[in-house]
Amino acid sequence: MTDPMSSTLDTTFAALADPTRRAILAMLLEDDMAVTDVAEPFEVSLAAISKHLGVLTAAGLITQEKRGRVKWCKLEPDALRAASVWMQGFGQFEPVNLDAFERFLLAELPQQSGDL
Amino acid sequence: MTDPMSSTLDTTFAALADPTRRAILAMLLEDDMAVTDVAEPFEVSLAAISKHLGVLTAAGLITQEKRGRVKWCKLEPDALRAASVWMQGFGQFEPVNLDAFERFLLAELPQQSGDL
DNA sequence: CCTATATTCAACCATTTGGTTGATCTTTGG
DNA sequence: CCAAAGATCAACCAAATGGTTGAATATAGG
Repeated sequence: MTDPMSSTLDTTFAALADPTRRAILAMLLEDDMAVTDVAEPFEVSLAAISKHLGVLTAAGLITQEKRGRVKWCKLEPDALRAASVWMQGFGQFEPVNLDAFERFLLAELPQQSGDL
Repeated sequence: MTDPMSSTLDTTFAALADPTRRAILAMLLEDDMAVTDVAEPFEVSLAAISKHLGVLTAAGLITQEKRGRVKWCKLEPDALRAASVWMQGFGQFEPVNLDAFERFLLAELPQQSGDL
């Protein structure tokens, strides 16, 4: 019997391995967004972003709900739990420094300013 | 100025996205191992494992030191820190349940018994 | 109703990935 | 010295990935 969690970790980590997708997750940490608005800061096509959102959805990291002609994307942070547990087992990393985390997120976001 | 940490997260998460590589990391949690011994429980070729070890080394998740004709592989858990920090920012997951973690590891390892 | 908006689909392309096999290189040990 | 052991290299292959463009499908609104 192969562990079902293994394939979950596969898809979770694979989804996180792309900088565009991580930036999308960081944006959704702020608020739910429509697909078009998610795509706006990026330089790739809307279709490419649509694919990225498909990957994130397949990994359970976001959910998408269609209201009218707009499809809203919502972060599902719980989907990170299994991966987090797996990683934590390799060492008790010091409690998260939120300043450092914010710098990560800002660095990940495309373009300029800083008020994410 | 593109963030250098972003590419680190790329390679870290990509390295973790493969079940064989995660199983290798779990094995190295026990002890340092020679390449041949790492390969032993898997059904793929030695060359395939050698490639996996190359990916893990490139990601900084392990180091390899050659002593004589044997190349020893050593886990470098600190390489997980950046990825862990990034993930933790999406929610404070409850403190790690070590029993659950052990179950993860066992499930990830190839084949039978259970005394990892 | 008809057009513009929101999103996906389909076909395609280049690159990467995980695997193979067979040859190669280095080191050990009898 | 030389055969066997440890590990990588090289060439190859199939499948997956991230991107493109252009057509298709809903839905909203004037």
